[in-house]
Amino acid sequence: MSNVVTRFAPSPTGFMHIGNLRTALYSYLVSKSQGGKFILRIEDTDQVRLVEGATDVILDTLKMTGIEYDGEPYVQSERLSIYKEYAEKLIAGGNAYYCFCTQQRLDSLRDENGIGGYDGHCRNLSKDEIEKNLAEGVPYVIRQKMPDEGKTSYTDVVYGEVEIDNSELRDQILIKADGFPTYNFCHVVDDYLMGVTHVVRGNEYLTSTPKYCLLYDAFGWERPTYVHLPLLMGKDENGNVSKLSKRHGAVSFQDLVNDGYLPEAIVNYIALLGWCPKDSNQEFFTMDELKSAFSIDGLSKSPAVFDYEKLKWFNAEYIKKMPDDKYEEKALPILDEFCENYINTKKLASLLHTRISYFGEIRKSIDFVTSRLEMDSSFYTNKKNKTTPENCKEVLVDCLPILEAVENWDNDTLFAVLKEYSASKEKKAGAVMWAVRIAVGRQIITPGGATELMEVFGKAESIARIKQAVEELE
RNA sequence: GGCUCGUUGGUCAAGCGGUUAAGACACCGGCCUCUCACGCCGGUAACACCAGUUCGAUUCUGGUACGAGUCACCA
Repeated sequence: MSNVVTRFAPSPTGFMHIGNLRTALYSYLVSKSQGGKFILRIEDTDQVRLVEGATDVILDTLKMTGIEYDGEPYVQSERLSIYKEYAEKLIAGGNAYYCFCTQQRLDSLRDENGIGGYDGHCRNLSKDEIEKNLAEGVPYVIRQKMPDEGKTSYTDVVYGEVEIDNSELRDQILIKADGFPTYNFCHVVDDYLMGVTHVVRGNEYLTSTPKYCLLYDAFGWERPTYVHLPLLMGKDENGNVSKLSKRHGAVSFQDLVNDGYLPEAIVNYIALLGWCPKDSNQEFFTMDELKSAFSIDGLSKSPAVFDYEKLKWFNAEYIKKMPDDKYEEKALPILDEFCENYINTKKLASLLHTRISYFGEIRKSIDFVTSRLEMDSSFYTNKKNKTTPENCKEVLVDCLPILEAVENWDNDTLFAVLKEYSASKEKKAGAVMWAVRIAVGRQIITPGGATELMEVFGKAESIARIKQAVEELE
């Protein structure tokens, strides 16, 4: 057991963004690849944005993806007194101060772009003034006192040395007027108290990390190792990339699962967005394989665009690898919901097994089964098999009695019967199959051949469809 | 706008001074075939730009351009 401790610290927003999930995964892997500990901390200090049941979404997602946290999750709203205590220590040490500025005054400090700042107005209030305001119950926040000059730097494991001028740093708020701490403050206190050794988080914190370093310094605590992750991007229809968001499609884990993507496939794909194994081209990974293959130096610095096409490919591969019973467990309920009783859904499911990339696609590919589609006689024309509406009609008329005589209505029998017919008439088997397939399927491209389709439809419906086709060719 | 980070084919991405610059997705051909899909075989396609260091730069340094992030009583 190593002493590596990492954490995942989501705020309960009601859904798990795929970018957050990737952060959770990497944080988990940084720890577990070293045999360390991984803890979960719910950061619910924003009372305005609280969402009912949001924590369950986080818990469910972690469970489904196999990201297991150690111990019980911490909940920040239950730790308020701790933050207060540490904030007061900071004030006593001269590294933080009470600020009584009104929202109105703060707003007046913003520039034309809406970018705010703080002018340090309350930095040097006299002790009397502070006591007086406090006694009168004037609302206040607690701010961190930043150095006026100099630079603060730290070494990030993936980005290297990052240095910021202290003049860039604002006196950020540590405790809000409602008494709740800000992320900027409580995550530092918690990470220290919980023994977090590696802070793994998104790149958006890269430039604010010096502020947190200063907090560690003020408390006299050893700074953790920082592992910032490249951002996940999405691409819009114009080809512009930006932080992955809803306008790029389904971006929550739950959305993807509802569309019929498998959690293992999602995890496998996002593991590779920003990380690559050393000395190997392996791209299929189970969680256990990720744990042993992962290393921090395989992390990349540049942002990665989330590619739905590749996700689809991964998912299709995972579906193809599913054993029949597992596959049917997912596919059959969908088919049974939309198909009439006489449809052989088991057969239909097996035809679809190599043809879908996510389960939601099933619904889209069975219109020709759930109804008799509008069709055009031009469908019968096929150059390679030299078929025309005329000769197809001939074939169909010939085959009707032959098919009606078939007792064992399965693919092999049907294929043999039609093959025999084509031989007797000296026709290409392909030509016969084409005619029957179009008549039964009523669309040019079908998931499966003529005889497979007939097996799906069953004898009565197949023959009814062929009869209808013949009539339409009159 | 200030600051910070990034830049290898359309996308993911290997490479860590000398390579015909891997591999995967997508795309395009071919084979297989009862259409499609699966499978198999093959193909198109990249080091942002300019200097410098060096015998030699995709790899190191600087600048430019472009992109992204950040500058909240959100995390």
